Amino acid sequence: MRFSRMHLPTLKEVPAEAEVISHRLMLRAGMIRRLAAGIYSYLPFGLMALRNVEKIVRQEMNRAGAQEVLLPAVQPAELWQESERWDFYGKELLRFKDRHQRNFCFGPTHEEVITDLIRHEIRSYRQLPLNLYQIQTKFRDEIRPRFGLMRGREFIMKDGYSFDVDDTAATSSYQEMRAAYSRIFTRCGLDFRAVEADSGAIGGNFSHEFVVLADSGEDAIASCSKCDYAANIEKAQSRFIAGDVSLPDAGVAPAEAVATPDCESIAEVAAFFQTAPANILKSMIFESDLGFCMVVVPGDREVNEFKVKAALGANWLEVPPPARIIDELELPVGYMGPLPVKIPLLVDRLVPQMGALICGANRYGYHLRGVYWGRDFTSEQIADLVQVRAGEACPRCDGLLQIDRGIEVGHIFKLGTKYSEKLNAVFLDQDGQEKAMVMGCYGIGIGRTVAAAIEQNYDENGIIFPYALAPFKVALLNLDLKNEAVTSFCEKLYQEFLSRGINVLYDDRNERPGVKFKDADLLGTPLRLTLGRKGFKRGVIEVKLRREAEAREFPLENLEPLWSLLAELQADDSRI
RNA sequence: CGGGACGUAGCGCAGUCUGGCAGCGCACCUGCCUUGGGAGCAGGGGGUCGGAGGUUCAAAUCCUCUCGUCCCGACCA
Repeated sequence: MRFSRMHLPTLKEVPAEAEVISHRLMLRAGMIRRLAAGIYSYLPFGLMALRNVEKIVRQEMNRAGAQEVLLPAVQPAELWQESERWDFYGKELLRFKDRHQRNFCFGPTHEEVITDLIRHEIRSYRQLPLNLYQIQTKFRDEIRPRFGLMRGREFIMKDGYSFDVDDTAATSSYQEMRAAYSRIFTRCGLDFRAVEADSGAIGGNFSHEFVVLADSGEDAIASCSKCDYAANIEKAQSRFIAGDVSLPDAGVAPAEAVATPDCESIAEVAAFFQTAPANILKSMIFESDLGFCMVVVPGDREVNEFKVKAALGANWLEVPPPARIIDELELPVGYMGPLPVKIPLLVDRLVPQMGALICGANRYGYHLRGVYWGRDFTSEQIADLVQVRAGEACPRCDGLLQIDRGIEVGHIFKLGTKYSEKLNAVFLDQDGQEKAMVMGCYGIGIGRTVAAAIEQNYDENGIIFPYALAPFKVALLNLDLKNEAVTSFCEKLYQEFLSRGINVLYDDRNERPGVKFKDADLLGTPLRLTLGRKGFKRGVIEVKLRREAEAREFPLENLEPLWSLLAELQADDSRI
């Protein structure tokens, strides 16, 4: 492609809306433009990058035995009512009516549609397994779209669905997808982790997120330094090192109430008593489908709501607003404690080891000091309820956990028979028995993958594309358009790239060199070739890798080194 | 949904407090000049100041409503 002919509007200045690096660079590099909140147009350069991700996804999905389809984006409400998600999905589901006042939605996901399709086609176990996928625009009416393509409302997603005869077969479909996903993100040149994720209400431990490591990521993951344990922070556990339960000696004074005016937070209470937050008990109220409960953890720890939910066996869990705690439970927010409470008490497994502790007195303006687990309060519900911290012990081996931030680019899920049962997607097995198909679903955010790649590969000058994702593999900078010898050499070289099938951006614009260098850096083209009058006179062409600081020079009369360098880059790219 | 900020040329912003000619930089067009890291000079085009209503002799500026965007939080398969 000739730069002079390409619609590639690069920006020197960044639109004020852009906060994170990938969003800024994608705007500056002329990849995307915003139309409305969370809704973007893809410009040629941006679309090329998306297509590169899609190409890899297609190759690996097909290799894993999946077949591509394209399902409707607009879906009738009836299907969603049948799966009982029309009422459950909430405001994220974009709904509208057609001219006949019939209800429709714009698909945020396609379990219903694919299951409907399959139930009309599949009758026999002989037709299974089946794995279908599509790459398509989705819409989720996010409460707060942000960060450009990272959390848009309209976005391009690869979503795939597998259908199997039983749980064992479904598990192997799942494992196959897991392997395919690893190949996909490896080929995209990303540093990622496949982490165990919360599997929600559906149960089982068959959900993995693929998380690209990046400090700006919205997700936190814990991983072991020694073994391959890795989990979303929502799900991560650490090995419990049991310590002594410190009971008070016989002579130790009973708990004592202390006036603590204006001490509603752990930090304020710690400052008042001149002690560490770890010696204070954090008491929180949660509400679930099973009613209210109180959760107590050491004051320096964060409650993990997913663990609380699991410990309760609840279907949903939320933190009630303070007004409800005050009105309905008559508990003083800011001064709550477990002595005593009328609602169920959940105690973190670390609490019995705290010794003499400080907690709220259930009376405004007062805390209790010298409180002991076992003497002053107790509970049968002791569980792991806190978020893991870096440096804690791995639950699987003797390694230590580290915490990283990352961007969720893929999520695979074993669905079981949730949808097949609701939508009656059944088949006859070998014994003539009717059975529900066992399903799995597998998503990849295409645009988010591009954004994540940029988030992980950039410097102060712009994007540094992994070779596989780079829209152009080579930028050819002609610095002396008016010099006939230089230009004719560049033209010849440009044609050579084209005939070799290498995607090249030939900067033939009538611009000063500085402009061309800046744009080449911004666009993140892996290899940059520069030819000007001076180099031509010396018989050399400058060759620079975007990733490296130093440029090299190759002789004009023998470009073999150039072709082998490109072959190297390409080979490195197709590693799996 | 709660809190905060913003909306003036394609982009980045000043002007708003204290009402009185619509501004600056970049980008764009023309010409000259320049050509190894976003040059220089000269000339030029481009605005319902987000929208509606109100106050006033006079509104980008003050008041009311409204729409949109961003940030923090809550929420969320």
